[in-house]
Amino acid sequence: MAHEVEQRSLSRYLEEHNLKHTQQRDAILVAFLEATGHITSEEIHNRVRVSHPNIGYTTVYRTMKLLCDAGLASERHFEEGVTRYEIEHEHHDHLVCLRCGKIIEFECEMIERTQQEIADRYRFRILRHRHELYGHCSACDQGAAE
Amino acid sequence: MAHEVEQRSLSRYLEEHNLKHTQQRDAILVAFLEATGHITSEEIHNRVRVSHPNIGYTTVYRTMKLLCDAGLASERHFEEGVTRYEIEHEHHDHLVCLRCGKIIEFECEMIERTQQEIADRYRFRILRHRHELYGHCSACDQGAAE
DNA sequence: TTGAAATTGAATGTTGTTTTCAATAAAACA
DNA sequence: TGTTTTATTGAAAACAACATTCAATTTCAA
Repeated sequence: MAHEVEQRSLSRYLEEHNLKHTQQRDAILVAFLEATGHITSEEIHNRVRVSHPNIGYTTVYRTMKLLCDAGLASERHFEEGVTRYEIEHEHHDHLVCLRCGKIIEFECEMIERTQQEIADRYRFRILRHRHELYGHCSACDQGAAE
Repeated sequence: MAHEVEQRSLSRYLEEHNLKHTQQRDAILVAFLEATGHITSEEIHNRVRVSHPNIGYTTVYRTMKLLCDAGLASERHFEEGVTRYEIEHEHHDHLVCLRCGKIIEFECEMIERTQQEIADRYRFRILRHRHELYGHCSACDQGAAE
């Protein structure tokens, strides 16, 4: 498999925290990594079931939390009321298509600097932020006017 | 009372849509307007109950939706999993204190322009956006280190 | 005033997520 | 290698926020 780095990283986290290395955890990690993009627990559950038919919903939820704690995944909440997970990598923000659900990542030094200036003005210490642009991607914008 | 403008605005909306002008709707509107800031349905319910003890939860939920449709309120979702309502006014974004819950509004032409440029680059049409900075306000930042 | 149509509120349903708990699996021990 | 300790699993139940149902009640146009 092509995920040795992440699997080792999970193993190390588990050892350091006196947690156990189980088949389920490994299978869920692999299913998550193989699905590119921003995926829900339900989607991961469906994928992992193919190879491991009796992994429960609950275990997926719990494991995704674990992967977040281990620094391998991170949670995102867009405007649908479901939690999505993405592979943890350096900070970025999102364009979200309201028609097809496509999610594009972007980053902008300029905006980051400007928002820091705004926070300074209020003596506010930024710990994290979210910046999401909702609309229609180019493909969907062609299609319909409605 | 000091809310004639909004009350008239609601009345007009109700008439135009063949909806009925009820005591409950008016009371909820007033309770909402009197609470400055970003308030939840539950908080509005508590407030409106003082003067109208038997207005139900459900009616508050439904009425807040109505006020949004009527352009008097708008929904906001910060990171707690509850819907908050603010008085509808021109576009702005938020600083949210994670300790005391204080919410500061800001707006920044520069950021708006920059994010439009980013969208253009992807041929993405922005319909709306959210930009929230989470951290500690000046008061809370003094207090503790933890 | 009347009566059709909208509204109310209590109760129930839904959705996404979390917790509980007995059974099971994994690592530590002997 | 067998045994024990301890974490993990998964089904079911609990939970929280919100939405819907429906019979009783209001509103308002005629």
